[in-house]
Amino acid sequence: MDKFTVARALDEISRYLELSDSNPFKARAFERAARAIEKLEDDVVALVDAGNITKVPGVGKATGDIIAEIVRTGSSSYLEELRGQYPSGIFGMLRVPKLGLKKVGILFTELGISSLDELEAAAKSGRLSKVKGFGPKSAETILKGIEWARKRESNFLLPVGIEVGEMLREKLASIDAVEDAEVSGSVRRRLEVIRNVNLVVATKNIDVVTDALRTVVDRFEIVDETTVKGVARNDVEVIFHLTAPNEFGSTLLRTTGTPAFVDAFGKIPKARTEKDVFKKTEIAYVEPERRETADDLAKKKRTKLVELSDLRGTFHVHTTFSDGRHSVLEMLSAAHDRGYEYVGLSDHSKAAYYAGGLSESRLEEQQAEIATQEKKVRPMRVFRGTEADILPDGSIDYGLPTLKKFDFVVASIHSQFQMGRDEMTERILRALDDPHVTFLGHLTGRRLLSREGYSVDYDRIFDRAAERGVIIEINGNPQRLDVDWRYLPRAVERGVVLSIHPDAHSISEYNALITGTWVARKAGLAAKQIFNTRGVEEVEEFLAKRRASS
DNA sequence: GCCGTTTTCGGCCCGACTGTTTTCAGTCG
Repeated sequence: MDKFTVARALDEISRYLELSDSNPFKARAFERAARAIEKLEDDVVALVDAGNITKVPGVGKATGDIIAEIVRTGSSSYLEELRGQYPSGIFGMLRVPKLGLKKVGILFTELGISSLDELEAAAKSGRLSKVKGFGPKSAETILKGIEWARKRESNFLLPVGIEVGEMLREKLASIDAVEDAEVSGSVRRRLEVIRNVNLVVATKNIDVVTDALRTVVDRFEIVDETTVKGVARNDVEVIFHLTAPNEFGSTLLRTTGTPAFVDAFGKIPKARTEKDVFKKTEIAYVEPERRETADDLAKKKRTKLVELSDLRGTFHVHTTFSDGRHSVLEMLSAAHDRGYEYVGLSDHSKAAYYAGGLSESRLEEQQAEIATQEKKVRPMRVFRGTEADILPDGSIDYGLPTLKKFDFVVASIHSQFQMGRDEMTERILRALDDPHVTFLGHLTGRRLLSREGYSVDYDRIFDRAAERGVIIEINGNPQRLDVDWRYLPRAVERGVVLSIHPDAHSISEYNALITGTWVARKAGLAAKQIFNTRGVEEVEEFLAKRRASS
């Protein structure tokens, strides 16, 4: 039993409580307890055994009993009871924007609605507008929201595609007649949002393999002699391209690139490997990430793309001091274990209340903790930073004496998203003018498949960043992948330096450095254009110089 | 439900926005 399982159960209780009309603070109390458990440094089971669980701030008698029950039996009878009161899948309605737990709860109690279909019917029939708090405008917004939610149902973030692809490759490996299998399509191109997972399967016996695929996916369907479709878990569409082993490379090439790339490539000769296809056609190899367009095919020289192993350190890492799930030491140790020469911790600034932003006094505590823990991860260098809010007027959260305490500042927007393009651009430009700002964090604030970013004038921002020497972050969080790779070449043209950051809120989120690197590769970037491919001395010198001039 | 105390009851993290109100509740960050 680990603390995250306990926290998840408490979160679920909290969500059910918010659905019902009881005291909203009760729901909050469970949520607070969940966060407290998540951030525990001690083992939750040990705490329960020692009778010390209620000593955790935010955990009282009632919650303590629930936690103890979960630890002992693996489940909570209170949670089971709550689950029994609502249809499963009721939280699916949360996918509709502007619908939160309160409204979902009201809709269920008043109209018995618990699914998108029922919601749609109620909105169309006018039944919805009869409920207190829902006017005609609500029905309209909800119908639009349902359409929006449905459209996104068939799209997935890249990591989902990677996982499904890996799982299918493993399954295929256990089929005797399969000689080779490889993921192609948008997943292989590392596109940030994918619609399906393509796999090329090499076999001498297409009929046998086709038949075997019936058990590998749901909704099995034969499209044509060499193409089979189906659906994997998570409802991801899967397309198998069956091919003879001596054409494996050709099919891989044909099904990896976009039509624009494949068309421009011209005639694809038969070959066992993809490398052989390139060799036979005397075309220099194009990395899969670069096969969105035909641009590279036309180029004489290929850029050597940055690789994950080129990264020698990172910035933009959160800890339990703000909204991270692991402690300073845990985050430092994880970076150390990954072999990084340096890591920059940056918890939220005080304006970000909702994310547990650090007041000046909490900041002092955090820096003291860093001073204690950094000794344990030597010789890795630990930089002290902050992810400071860019306030609506473009000024940076924290006053002058505080800003001087940092080795680096990631400046990001976390409020007033709906600002118009011009106003938003001015806001960011003003932030770039602040000499304390080292990095510009997640440029557009987008959340893939859930929220559009704010609109900005990229060119003006890139110009100013270049002029002021501010590094622009490539936020590698798979939900963000912000800046979009399509705009990065324009930054590079202007001499803007970029840096790949994980925006990690837990140890596992250091993996965002992988997705972040893919973004840089898709943009055609080389290691030298990425700040955190530099060694620790060079980085230290850069930060020191910048501090001195601010 | 939790917490803290001017200690067993009243408050609980903030602010903008929107649609629904006629003074506010819910959502979102």
